[in-house]
Amino acid sequence: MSGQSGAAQKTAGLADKREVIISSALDLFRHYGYRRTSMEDIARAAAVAKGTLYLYFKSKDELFEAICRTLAEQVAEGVTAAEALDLPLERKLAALMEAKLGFVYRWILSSPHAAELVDSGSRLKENVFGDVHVQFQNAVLQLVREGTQRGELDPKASGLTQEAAAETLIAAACGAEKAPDEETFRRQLAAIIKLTLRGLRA
Amino acid sequence: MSGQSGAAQKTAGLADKREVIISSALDLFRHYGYRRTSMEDIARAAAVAKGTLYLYFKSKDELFEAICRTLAEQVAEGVTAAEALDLPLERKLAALMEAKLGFVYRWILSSPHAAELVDSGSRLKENVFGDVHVQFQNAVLQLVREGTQRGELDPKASGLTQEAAAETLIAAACGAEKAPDEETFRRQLAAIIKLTLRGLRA
Amino acid sequence: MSGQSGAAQKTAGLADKREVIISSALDLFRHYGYRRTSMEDIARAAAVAKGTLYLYFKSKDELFEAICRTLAEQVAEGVTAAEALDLPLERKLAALMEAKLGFVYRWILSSPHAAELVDSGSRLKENVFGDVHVQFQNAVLQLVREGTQRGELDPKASGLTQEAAAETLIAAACGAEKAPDEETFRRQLAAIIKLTLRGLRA
Amino acid sequence: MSGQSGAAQKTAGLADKREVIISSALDLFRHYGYRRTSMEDIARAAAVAKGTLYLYFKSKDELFEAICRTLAEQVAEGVTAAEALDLPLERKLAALMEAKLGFVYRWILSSPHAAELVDSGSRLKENVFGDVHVQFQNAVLQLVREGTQRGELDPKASGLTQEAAAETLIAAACGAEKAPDEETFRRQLAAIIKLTLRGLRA
DNA sequence: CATGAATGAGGCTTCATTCAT
DNA sequence: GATGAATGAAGCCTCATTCAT
Repeated sequence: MSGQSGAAQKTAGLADKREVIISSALDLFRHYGYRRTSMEDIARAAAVAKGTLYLYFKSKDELFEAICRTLAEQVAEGVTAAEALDLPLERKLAALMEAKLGFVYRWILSSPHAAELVDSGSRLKENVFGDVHVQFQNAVLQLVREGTQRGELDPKASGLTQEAAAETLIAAACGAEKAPDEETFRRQLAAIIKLTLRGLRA
Repeated sequence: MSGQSGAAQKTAGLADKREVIISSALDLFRHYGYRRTSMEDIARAAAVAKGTLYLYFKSKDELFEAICRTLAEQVAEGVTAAEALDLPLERKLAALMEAKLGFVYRWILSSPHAAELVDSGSRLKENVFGDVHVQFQNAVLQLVREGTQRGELDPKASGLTQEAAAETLIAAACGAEKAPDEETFRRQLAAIIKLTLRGLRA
Repeated sequence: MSGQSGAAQKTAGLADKREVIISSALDLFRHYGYRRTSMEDIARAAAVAKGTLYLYFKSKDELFEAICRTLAEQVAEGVTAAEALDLPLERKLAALMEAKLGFVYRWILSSPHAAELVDSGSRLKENVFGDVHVQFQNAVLQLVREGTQRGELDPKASGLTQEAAAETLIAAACGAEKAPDEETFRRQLAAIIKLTLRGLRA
Repeated sequence: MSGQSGAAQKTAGLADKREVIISSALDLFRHYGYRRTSMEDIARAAAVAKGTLYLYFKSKDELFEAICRTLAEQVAEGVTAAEALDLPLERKLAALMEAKLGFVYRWILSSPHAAELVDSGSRLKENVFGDVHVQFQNAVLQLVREGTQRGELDPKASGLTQEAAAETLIAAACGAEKAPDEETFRRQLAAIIKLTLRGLRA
């Protein structure tokens, strides 16, 4: 942003309006929930007229879906990046968890209003977040497999298959999403990972 | 109904009406969410007139709060009962978790619309579920303390205080609430408890 | 209305509200057209709140349909009454035409906005006015048949079947519906009937 | 298009754009009605930008008026041509009627949405179609006069003045405009003329 | 001239709440 | 206490029109 010329900024202004709307709406949805946020509110927050919203999104639901898609993309990028890291088991698992459950993703899914996601878009959750979730599951499963092969992990000792172990790691980590703030989230996530991994170790 | 006297029926009728409303509303809220459930719907489901709802509850929000309070009470009873059990560590922890996270509580908090709980009552969650949550936290903490004293657990080995260990156990278990069905919930809860406890064991 | 007691009036008041709305809406639709008449306008004219309209009609379209149905019923009654009359050919035909094309029916179908009927309700015209139109066609056809049998009419002399003769009588009479006012309508209708019948006479 | 010079193309292009808009809008109005046709639709159909419409027409209403004026001109030409024909009474009357009520005119006035003409322009009908209607009335009246003078017609026998006879002929013929298709229209118009003329004959 | 992004008034509908019976 | 007709604020969306480029 800093190095752009005036002309570039202007050009960006038009293209960015969509993103300004998305970002304003995301804020409002997170703070007040889908239903309590009116299109009027969003328009005011984005500093555009009500009708302008409909130039970029066919309906309130579609705006919401666009927000989710944007977030899902960011999450997918994060997960992909985490997958590429060359780290020891626990740190890599932490990186994956953080990428999937972390900041942006948790914004929407753990916000008090995230449940409305399913409300408005019906099977939206599946459609929008399904892909990245599968990618994430596979990555964790892969980690468990490698750890088991290396003899670092021993799921059977806890009576779990490799698949069940991965599922349990994920489920437990999800508990951190209830944390009230970013810091608590990170601390709990780390502790959960440490404990569950310890439980899986050979 | 058959054996009751007329007076009893009347009394019961009046007392029951409040509960009929609560129970009808709970069903609807769980199925359709707070916002999508109209007072009209509730009245119809409870077989009373719309105006009657306002004889028992000052507003829709207050009705919702009453529902939550009812649920919180049930959970508190379950937790208290679990606390009284004399069981080995893991089984007692499982009983506590089940009581707190289980059936009814999960019905509302993990239903697709449970997040609206916070929506309508704002700080309702704190107010209504705060007490039982504290009770629950203390019960788990107590369990950790006992386990540590007995030498069964060793939080320090994982770099955790007893308080942090209890917090982590709870957080991890909460992840099971995302399970799509009762059975999955129980299986995941059990696995999470097993793994985290194993991680805490001396 | 005149002989009713106060209580009866009160009772009627509730039942009548539907009719007050219909009648207010009919006036507005006729004067300003379907689209230019807002539900707000109708509510104001009927002296009720906007929401009240929706207690009686599910939507604006349904209100419009109800109006049409009301009118169609009135027309059907008029046609049935005209059919029962024992009059000479021309006067009976005039009575039929007047019943079908006359006052109320013309209000809606020839009002500058009647065409919107088809607009809003799609195939509403067929559904709502179809029955009475068929009844009317049959009545005219019957008249032509009787006249022909009695030797009073001779469609063949004009190269028309009895059916075509009836169709033409109706079509020609419809031209009167364009009249700007009631009086002109009646005068033109009478003249058209006289001329076309004369043209059919033996 | 191919043989035109660049200059001519440009000139034609500019002049044509107005007509392209009118013709595109006419199509849309006829198919979907005035209100259901948005300026956006018209712009798209005419392959110009929305703003361009306002370079040629001050408003949607004015565009509509321009369309009507165009149609009225075409009708006037047709009536004038029919007036010049040297034909026997019935055929000339038929030609006049066809010119006035026929193809283009009926397109707009009998289309399901033609009534909206009055809607948007209020007294537009009078203003735009008034002149040609007077011309038409005079032409028919002239025909009646000539026929009466020649002894071919005898309005008085039906109790009509010459003026009333002309008015009735026109009114009756208008009934054909309700015909659902071109063919029915022509058949009904012919039958109506035949019958009414027969009724006027000496 | 031409464009099309932006505007904002206005329309339909829902629903929590009230109140006369 | 019980009723349910009535209310009216508030929400989503459309579209004729404008104006900076």
